[in-house]
Amino acid sequence: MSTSHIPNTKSPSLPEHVIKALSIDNLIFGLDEDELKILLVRQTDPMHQGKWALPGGWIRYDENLRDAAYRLLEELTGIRDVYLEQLKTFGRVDRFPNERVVTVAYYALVSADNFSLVAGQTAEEVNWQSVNKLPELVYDHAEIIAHGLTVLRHQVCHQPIGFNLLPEKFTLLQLQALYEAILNIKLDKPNFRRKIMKMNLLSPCNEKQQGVPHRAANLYTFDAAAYEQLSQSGFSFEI
Amino acid sequence: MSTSHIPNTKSPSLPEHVIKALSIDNLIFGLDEDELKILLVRQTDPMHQGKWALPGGWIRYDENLRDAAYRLLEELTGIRDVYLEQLKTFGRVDRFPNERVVTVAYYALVSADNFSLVAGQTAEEVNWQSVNKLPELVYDHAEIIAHGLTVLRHQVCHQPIGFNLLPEKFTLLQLQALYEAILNIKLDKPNFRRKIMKMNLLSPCNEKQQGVPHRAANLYTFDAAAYEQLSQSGFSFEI
DNA sequence: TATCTTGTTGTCAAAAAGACAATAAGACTG
DNA sequence: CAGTCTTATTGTCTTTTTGACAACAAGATA
Repeated sequence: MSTSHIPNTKSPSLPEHVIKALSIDNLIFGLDEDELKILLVRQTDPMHQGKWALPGGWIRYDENLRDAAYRLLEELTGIRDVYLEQLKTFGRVDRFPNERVVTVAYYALVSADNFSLVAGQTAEEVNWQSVNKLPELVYDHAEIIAHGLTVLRHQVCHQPIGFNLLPEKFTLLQLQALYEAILNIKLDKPNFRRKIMKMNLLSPCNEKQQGVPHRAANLYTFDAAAYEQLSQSGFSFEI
Repeated sequence: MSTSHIPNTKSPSLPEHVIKALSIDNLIFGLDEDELKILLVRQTDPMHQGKWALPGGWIRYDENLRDAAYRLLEELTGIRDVYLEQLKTFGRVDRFPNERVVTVAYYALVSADNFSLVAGQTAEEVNWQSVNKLPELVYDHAEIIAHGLTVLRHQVCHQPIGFNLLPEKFTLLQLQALYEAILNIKLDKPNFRRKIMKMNLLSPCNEKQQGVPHRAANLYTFDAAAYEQLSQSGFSFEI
């Protein structure tokens, strides 16, 4: 939660078209030169006293949860076109001051340098901060981030979220290098290629990479539709 | 959601001490004689027109989410002492009639015959129903159950949670029947035996089952200590 | 042309998974 | 007690997957 509105019927600052007591918070993890970072905002709201927060806010009455997450993320940080997945809902009675506010957390894993940050709305500052040295955070956001990290580190092996860290079109070696970096292991190139290709999740672009001082590799895109279809018929991604 | 209260400020039937627009629903999966079932309730509320629902209801202002889930489960079904894990939050704009209601779903996997069901509060009937032939359900509860099944079936393949449903000492065929029921598939007896035994997670009791009208099978126990040790050295459970 | 780098395909043996036959141990029947 | 029924357990064979690594291809560069 990161708006300055208090979900209180006595507060005139709360727009009538949002759901009181229910908010969204986004955890955007970004890999930036081998360091895992998370996107944080600082509020104009003086009640936060300079603390940092996850980019989030209120859900509108006529808005699906994920739509609200996308809207808030773009409004506050300028980031769009990332795939947000629901993480967990946090609702400890005393997590928010004075009022009872439950928040639905969404998360994404992206390549930090692919996005230009534009602080908007109630956010006066936005930037990437290393998950290893986080600043002081509002409410229970530190707890939410800790949980998000646990889930992220587990999920990266069982779901193709690593693809989000690559450009739209990528080579098989880029994909392999990514998993080698995340999992901190060495993989066999031919065998990795075979394993990935047999999943039928990559579509060849029929293009080659440009400007490399050696034979250019074929470019592929991740076929999200194929993944949806396969995972619904029992397929499970494993690296 | 399964109470008769409509979260509408115009409705005098909504107690003031609950959070409007936010509810809990519990998915209690139970294994009953090798069949996977789910606990459903039927409401006294005539607006449901005899449809079945997940046991759930409103969250109180001064109540943590999981506490609300435990309270509602006991109030409506008499079940207590199960471990509830948060599944997901469902908030589609039109999932609930007339009003916007977001629901937080919790789930558990239990042995169905360990519990006696007592319909209470707004529930006029409670029972276990096979997940393979569900009755007509209120709101988006069919969707919630479908998601819960997906998560359950994924979890059960990657973590040895299924062992909790068996008695302390069990036969390999009991274990196999359990996985066949949850995954809704048929497994080959010799191959299943080999796969399980190679994990070194079962300790033979050097006892045989009693009172069966055929050759008695050997009994085994799940070696939790061995599992801890193996999983810390990189082993990952897979069925 | 030679050679360097990376891409891509091929090969082969070991391991695992899957299908199914065969045998074993009891209990029950006539 | 022989025969038969049911499930337990072991064995065997084939197919698939994995892992290690050789071989060749395509450009770029010297």
